[in-house]
Amino acid sequence: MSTVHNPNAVPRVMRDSSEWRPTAYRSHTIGEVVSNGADMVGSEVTVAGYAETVRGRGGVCFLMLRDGTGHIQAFLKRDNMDESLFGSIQSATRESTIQVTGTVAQKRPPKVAEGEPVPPPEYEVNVTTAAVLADAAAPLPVGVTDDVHVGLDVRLDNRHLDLRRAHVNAMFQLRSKVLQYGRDHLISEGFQEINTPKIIAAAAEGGTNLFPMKYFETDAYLSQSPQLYKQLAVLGGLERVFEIGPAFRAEKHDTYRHLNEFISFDIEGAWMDDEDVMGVQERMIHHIWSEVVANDQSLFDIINEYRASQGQESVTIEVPTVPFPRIPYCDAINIVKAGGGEIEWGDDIESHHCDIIAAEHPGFHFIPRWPMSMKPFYIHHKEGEEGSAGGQLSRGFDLNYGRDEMTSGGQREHRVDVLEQNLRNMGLEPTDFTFYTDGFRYGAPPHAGWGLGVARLLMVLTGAGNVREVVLFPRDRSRVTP
RNA sequence: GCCCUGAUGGUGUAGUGGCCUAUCAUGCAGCCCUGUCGAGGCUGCGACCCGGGUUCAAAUCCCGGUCGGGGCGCCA
Repeated sequence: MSTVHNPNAVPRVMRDSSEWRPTAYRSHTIGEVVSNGADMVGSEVTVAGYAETVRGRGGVCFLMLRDGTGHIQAFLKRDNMDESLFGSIQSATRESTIQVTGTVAQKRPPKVAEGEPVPPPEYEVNVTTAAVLADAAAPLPVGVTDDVHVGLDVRLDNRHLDLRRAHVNAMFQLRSKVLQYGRDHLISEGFQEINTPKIIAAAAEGGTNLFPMKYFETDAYLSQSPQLYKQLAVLGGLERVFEIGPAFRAEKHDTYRHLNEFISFDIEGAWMDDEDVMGVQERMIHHIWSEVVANDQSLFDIINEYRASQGQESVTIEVPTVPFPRIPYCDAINIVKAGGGEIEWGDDIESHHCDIIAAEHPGFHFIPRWPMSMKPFYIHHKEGEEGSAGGQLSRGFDLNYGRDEMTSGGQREHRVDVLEQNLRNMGLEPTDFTFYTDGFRYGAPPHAGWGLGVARLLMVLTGAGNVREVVLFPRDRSRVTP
């Protein structure tokens, strides 16, 4: 039933490289030769890549070469080239880097069983000269083309090899695309990209633990959120800003969705409330999904081919409908209660509660209007907006996908006297926050924003079961290398 | 931090006190064949996490250590 190893199903082009210039080591990318083979027959090319397989121990040798754009067969004949050179290629180990020069030719078609369709023509390079650029040690700690399952820990220890695997490469291409489409969308809505400091003197939010560091002679910390700085940028009149940058949290969590260093996709906009920025968010996600569907299906084909080899279901991308459902906190509590969960108004909605909600709302959904007592001091509230049990509601919201929280956001408190009262209500001393509250003393626009976990979004999109899969070199409780 | 669980060749696995000089796949090495193409055929190589204990006998049971995995909490 599996077509995993049907060579006709193997995508030969991994990304578009039609605009790439020649480099010192190649005249063409492999992807270009694969795509334009018919027009290139007879022309001389130099390509370079990793040796995926080296077949043939006699007078001919088949070298499957892969670069970042695709793979192609190089055909070597002992009679056609320097004999010792031929020998060095023929005995090369898998994943060695090899450069070949030769002419493009149509491949002889493979033998197919009676009645089987003849595959479309493919092209190869008939090699006249070649060079091993760097030998790969054998055996490989992680097989690049093997179907054997490899544990995540081993993969991350050998990420440089793991990344050579087609589906892993595809995931990181998708990651880049998602950020690109997200940026494009925000820019189209008038947001501008900023960068805020990651070395800070004090906590931007209470609750989370900071990594301490020495800043020359002074105690400092790694930033756990751009929150306060992006607000200051908006107060300063930048109006609509976004940042894609690292955040650091010294929390000893150990789950599939937490890292101690993660990339946060943050926006903040002036003259906006929580509903306004929820709109920005759902439009952005809708745009990302739409663009991915329109442009990047081939990356999913690669991922799904691998998933099939592992007995996993295919991932499919469905563009979510806008607007996303809104399930206000009070309603969410009722859903959990009705579903048999033990929860009271004022309790946090925990993962097992989210499972109950996700049963009704499996996709993206906002949970707005959390109790003010559960939100940080900078979250805005409207006097008189009270929950079903009478407590003050806030204009803070979460975005979940199924059981997983993607985003936390809200309208911010722009009234400095309320801000200071919020601090006191939470047992904090306003004078410790003057670096922040001073920004509000000279006229502050009402504003709102959110922070989105990029890896969590990618996890949803790619079907990865762990954020570590979509983070190049993840930093978790026990991993700081490589 | 809490609960549960695991560690067997390079990788992934089988194994439940003696059938284990340990299974299978992949890999690696060599040979044969070959314009191959998931190449194929043959031969070989390579492992029970560390330390202690129980037992006639330990990959298997117990204790400690180390390192993983799952869940929870917290969060994005």
